Amino acid sequence: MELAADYLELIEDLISECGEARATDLAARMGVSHVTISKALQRLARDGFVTYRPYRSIFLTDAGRQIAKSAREKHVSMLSFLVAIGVPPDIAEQDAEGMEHHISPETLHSINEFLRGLAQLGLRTDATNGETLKLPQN
Amino acid sequence: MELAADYLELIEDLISECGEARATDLAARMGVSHVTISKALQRLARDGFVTYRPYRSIFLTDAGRQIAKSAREKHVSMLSFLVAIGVPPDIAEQDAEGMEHHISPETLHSINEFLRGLAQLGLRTDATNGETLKLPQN
DNA sequence: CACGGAATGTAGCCAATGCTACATATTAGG
DNA sequence: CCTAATATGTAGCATTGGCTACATTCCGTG
Repeated sequence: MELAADYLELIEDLISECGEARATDLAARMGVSHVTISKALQRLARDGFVTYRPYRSIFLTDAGRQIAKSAREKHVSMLSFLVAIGVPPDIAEQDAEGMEHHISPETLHSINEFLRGLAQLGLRTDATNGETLKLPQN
Repeated sequence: MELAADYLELIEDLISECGEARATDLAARMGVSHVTISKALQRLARDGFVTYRPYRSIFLTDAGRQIAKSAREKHVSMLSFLVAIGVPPDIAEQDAEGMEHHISPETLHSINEFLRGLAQLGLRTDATNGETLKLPQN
């Protein structure tokens, strides 16, 4: 069921980007067939994470938004960390995607503390430039 | 199929610890029924990662050992990293278990470089004591 | 308005990973 | 040596997450 979080995250993305989320867009972004999306949406609706009507837009419930938010936080932190230690951004993106589902609150906290520490040292912790962590070599 | 790596790792562990790996031990360690193990072993044998005969020990093939080794490397690095940034060891263990399957070679390399950097600063990077990463606060 | 293409839905198939229930093989003890 | 406990095996079921093929609905354009 960890894919659920990915779907919810993507639905939220599509809503901000396009104003609405449609099954076809989900299928295209996830690289799966529309049938896979259809069944996933049935499960998400059954579990109370989305509401939708056939041939209409998909909406997140409060529960769905919460899951999406939590997933995104983990995703962003993991991605920032990987980039900070020198993983190429495109690879960091792929790895973070897989790893985010296994991050406990404690680990999330520690990663964020780590990133905060780097920020205080004046290092960039996002993917917007090429600067990466260089530990002081004594 | 990412569970395959976990099974192979565990089989290797059992062989070093107990001299042999039996299905029952696998089931107990993984916390699943012996049926699940039986079917997993069938898949692993089909894919050329283990050899076994009914009611006998389980052996890794060269391919199986290679997968196990790679998984263990990622596991150890991820665990060391999590502990280094201050995640409690038991939680780090759980999270590393899930994350190790999503670590690309590039990310593994970067994590190891990061750990090497810490070691040069004289910080412990394993779980044998409580010392954790403290970034210099300027 | 009617029709065609795009969007969505359903049916039915497959593999992986889990389970319970039941059958069989092995091994250890009396 | 025989029996009981232990270890494995098989049958059959459920869920997730894929797919193709085919059916239906919606919408824009002529």
